[in-house]
Amino acid sequence: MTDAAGTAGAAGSGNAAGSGNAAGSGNAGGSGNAAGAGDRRGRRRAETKAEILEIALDLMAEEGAASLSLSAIARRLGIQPPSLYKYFPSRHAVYDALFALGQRRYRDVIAEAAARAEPPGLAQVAAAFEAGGRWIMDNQILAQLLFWRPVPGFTPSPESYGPALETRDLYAGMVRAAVERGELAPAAAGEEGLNLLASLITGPMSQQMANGPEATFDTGAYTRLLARMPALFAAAYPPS
Amino acid sequence: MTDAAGTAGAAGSGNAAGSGNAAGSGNAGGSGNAAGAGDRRGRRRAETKAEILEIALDLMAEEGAASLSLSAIARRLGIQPPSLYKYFPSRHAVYDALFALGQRRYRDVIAEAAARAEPPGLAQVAAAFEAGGRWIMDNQILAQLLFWRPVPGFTPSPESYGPALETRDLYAGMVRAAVERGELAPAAAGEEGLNLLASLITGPMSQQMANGPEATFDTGAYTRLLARMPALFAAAYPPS
DNA sequence: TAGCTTAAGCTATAGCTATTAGCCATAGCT
DNA sequence: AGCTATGGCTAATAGCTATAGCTTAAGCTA
Repeated sequence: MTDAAGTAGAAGSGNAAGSGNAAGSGNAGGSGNAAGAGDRRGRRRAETKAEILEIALDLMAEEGAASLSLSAIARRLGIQPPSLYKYFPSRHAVYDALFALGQRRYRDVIAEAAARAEPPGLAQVAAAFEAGGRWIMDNQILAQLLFWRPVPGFTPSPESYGPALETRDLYAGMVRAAVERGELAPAAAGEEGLNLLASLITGPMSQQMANGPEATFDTGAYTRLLARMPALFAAAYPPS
Repeated sequence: MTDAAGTAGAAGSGNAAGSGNAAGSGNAGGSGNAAGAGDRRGRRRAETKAEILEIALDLMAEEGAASLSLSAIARRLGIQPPSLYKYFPSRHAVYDALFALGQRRYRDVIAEAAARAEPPGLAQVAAAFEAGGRWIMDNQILAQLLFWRPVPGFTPSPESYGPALETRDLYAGMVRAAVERGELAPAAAGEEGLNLLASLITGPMSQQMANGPEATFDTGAYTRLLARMPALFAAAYPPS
């Protein structure tokens, strides 16, 4: 609970505005003051929403990603189940908010790793792969939601999917830099090249999560393979 | 029903004995005649079990892998839900039987492709990749169950997992042949090499199923990448 | 500061689900 | 021919999502 505050803090700060916009379809018909001066109500509402998502993450960690129950959330929050519908119109809406939250965090992790890495190009890709892999192993429940689609009828809304496209753009930028540095052939930055790059992360991470989810990034037999993937990608698109 | 006989036929013939052994834990305390002469009862029981699995597959195809409901199976079978428990002790047991069935079919597809391919070695790997990829796209629901673990509390029993190990052995044999032919370095046949090989299939297939499940093997942007994977694997383990 | 709006809780209810308990007929083994 | 146990049933429990409608009080607005 208390240590979940770390997670919650990140969720709250990084999410307060974003979640309000993304999931706040209920505001559409309001009296017009979406973000007026005295938005005390709006603030409390956003806080409660963040709290719900935080509890949802805890529960998913305990019970599995797909077996999230609104009743359990309500129980832990200390309200009756129907009251949750004042914040999210359905169970899928909760998943959608979690999906958006996860995509944003993942994008940020990739962006930060790429920004830190020197020089631009393949070294950035390697850094982003490692950072992404570590994040996935540390946030497996969220990662399942992002990359597996484990929840029966759930497909993310276009808004929630947005950050995923930005992540792809980030990788596209790194690959273009690698091409300019002569580390890769120009085709690497094309559609097919980026698809291949995505597959090279997804492969080991899928295997690791399906066959050894209790491992850490450093001990996993499959996560270990991630370090070799940039070289493999270069082998697929060798500079002329 | 009638056209499902194709599926059922395969399930029934390939499965009659296997399913009886795998899921037939109820026989353990019997009077001793497990497969005696007049096993009319046993036959009908196995038939009904196969029919249940066939209906389950249909329903999963319609509603999604994880949202399989015993009530729906019962409804379609024309019996009351509790009666299903005479055949499977729980919902998870149905999943386990489906998992075993899927693993056997996948193994058979890989084995057949490898057997057909000439010469032994990397050409077999390429053939197995393509055959496996096609099977996965044609049996996405089953594939999700095998490679994604989309069902909350479900983990396959060791018996059901057996064929997966045999599939890995099949690939190990192909890689050893490739090493002997001088197509790959010896390390390719080691633990790490086989893990990498598995990741190279899983990557594109995961991406395809998550981002473009309605594509076919031939039209999918990610399935297309499978053809390049044997060459990538060879790049990772070039012969000295 | 007074009043009104509306957000956010509640209970009750409907319609699902898996699973257990216990009853009974009859198919089919001996 | 007789017995057994298989395979069906109904009834009941506990849990789930979601909807409808009521009520209180928080907090915006004039």
